[in-house]
Amino acid sequence: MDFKEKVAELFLSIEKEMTMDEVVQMIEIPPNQDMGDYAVPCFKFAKKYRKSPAVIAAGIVEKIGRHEEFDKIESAGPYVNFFVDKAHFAEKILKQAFKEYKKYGSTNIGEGKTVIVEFSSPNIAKPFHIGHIRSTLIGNSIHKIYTYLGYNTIAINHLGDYGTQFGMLISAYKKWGNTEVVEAIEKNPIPELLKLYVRYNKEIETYPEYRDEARYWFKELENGNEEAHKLWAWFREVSLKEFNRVYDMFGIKFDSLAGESFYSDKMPAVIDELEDKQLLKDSEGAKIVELQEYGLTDAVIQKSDGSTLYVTRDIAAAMYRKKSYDFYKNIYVVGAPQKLHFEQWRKIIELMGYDWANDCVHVMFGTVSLEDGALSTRQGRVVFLEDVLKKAVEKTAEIIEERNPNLENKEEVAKQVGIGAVIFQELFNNRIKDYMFSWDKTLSFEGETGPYVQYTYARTCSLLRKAEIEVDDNVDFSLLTDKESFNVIKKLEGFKSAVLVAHDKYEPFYITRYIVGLAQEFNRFYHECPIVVEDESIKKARILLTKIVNIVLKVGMELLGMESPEKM
RNA sequence: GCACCGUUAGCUCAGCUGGAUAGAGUGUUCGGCUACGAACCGAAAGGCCAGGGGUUCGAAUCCCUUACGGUGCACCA
Repeated sequence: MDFKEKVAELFLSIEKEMTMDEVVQMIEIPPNQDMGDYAVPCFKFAKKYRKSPAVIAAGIVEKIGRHEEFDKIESAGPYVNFFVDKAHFAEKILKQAFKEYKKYGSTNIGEGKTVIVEFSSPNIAKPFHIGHIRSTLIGNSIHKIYTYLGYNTIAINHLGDYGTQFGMLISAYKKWGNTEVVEAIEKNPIPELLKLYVRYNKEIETYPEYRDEARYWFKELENGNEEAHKLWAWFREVSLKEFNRVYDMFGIKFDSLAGESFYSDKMPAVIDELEDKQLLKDSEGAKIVELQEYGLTDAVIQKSDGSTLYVTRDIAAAMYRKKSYDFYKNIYVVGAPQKLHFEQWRKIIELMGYDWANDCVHVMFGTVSLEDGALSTRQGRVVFLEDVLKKAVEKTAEIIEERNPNLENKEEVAKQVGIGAVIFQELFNNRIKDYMFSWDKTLSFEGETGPYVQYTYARTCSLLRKAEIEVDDNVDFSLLTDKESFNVIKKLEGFKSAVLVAHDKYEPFYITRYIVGLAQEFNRFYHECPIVVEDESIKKARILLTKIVNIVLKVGMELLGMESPEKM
């Protein structure tokens, strides 16, 4: 039983009419250390007893009496404050953590459930830029969090590898694709393909018929024209090669690359089903589903030329996934601008009679902009993700050269730290907020940053090396009752709930905030309390604490997708 | 026009389903390495929680409203 439950139990023995849940709900953490560790406010009882909350609180304290788990229980105005017995507390938390080790933050809530996380999803033949960092890293972390909690997870990269833009690319290539262009594309795929795309778009202004040619070629692609398909496959392959460089740097792996093209042959069935269920209406030659009565705008399912759209594909994809994976949750890590689109197709699935529509979750996030305005591929306002990572690694390498020139495998560590800084930074705030990309911020490594946490981790590693003892949990816990040790232990207690909240809300930043907080508490402890000391029992106790912090920091960083070098 | 999201310290942001004096980091000023790693730690200064109503014993938090900023509104994805 944990201490919070004990508080609830004691309270329950006085207030017998309440349920355990109700009491647990009421328990708070006081804003200040010297107000205790847990508190129950008594305002709510004022009406019932027709006494002031302060009087009630005092009465409750008297009735509860003394218990070994708590140093003292006292009233402070309308609050009943519980002060845990620090040695008991330390023993309870550290023994549990030592026993559970890397599983300390986990539970088994995911057992037997399959969860799909769709994330990253860049467009083929377009730059992989700073705008893609969000879906990529948030999704990766959510995937890891769910895996940690025992879910069977499937990471899907829903590549943007289909659509009219490919008609344009094929058409452009057929017009201007000499050997020189082929070589350029092989060497430098994305920028060269992008050049073709931009040029084509520009020439459409002068030659409007190019638009039709693009449509024609996309239609040919859909119809299985061999030449079109070959070109498409080539564009896709060379683009993926570039994307994979970035995924490798981040250490991200996908279970499936089934993107838009994968579902191209699964659309007619969707249309048929919608037709059967009488959900389709004709409108100006297109087929739509009317959604206005649900507070949404109508959704076009099929264009007047017979080709399909984004919504149609996402419906097909969701149905396919339900059939193939029988998911418990189907999570889409996609930007907030697509909220309406997501609501539309989810509503359509619901109208089709599938109650699992509610298991599809849109995990949205705010937009990234640049200092000189919105991101714009066409206007050249792009920051490539790869460049961001490279610069972060370079900067780290410089710092290492300056502070720790004798470090072994410097390049490896520079990568881990530089990229870790980028990941940490991205996952530090609430997803929904928009932000402006800034080099200064990305390349700052002091304070609440990835390197700070990694540094603290490296520090724990160093201590564990220097201590030269076997760590075990057979220590004198009364030696860990000073303020700094206790604060670290209290922080450690919160790991599991940090992971759970991150899980419930699809918000990795709860973990980011948690580990930076733990690092802060540990650093305070470190500065106040010498760890590797003569006195064996003190050393053993403090080393145990250090070891648990070491484990939790490492697991925390793993959940964010960061690496944790032992020296830096 | 309609809808959704945001607004908290100079800057970047936390603040859980309402609860005790609104917190970090950064920047500024000051202090700490012959120490277990200074990518660290400590101290000071800095706030009408965008404005206005309401609900409540109690509101940064819930509701309404205004302002400002962002996003989306059928044949792009």
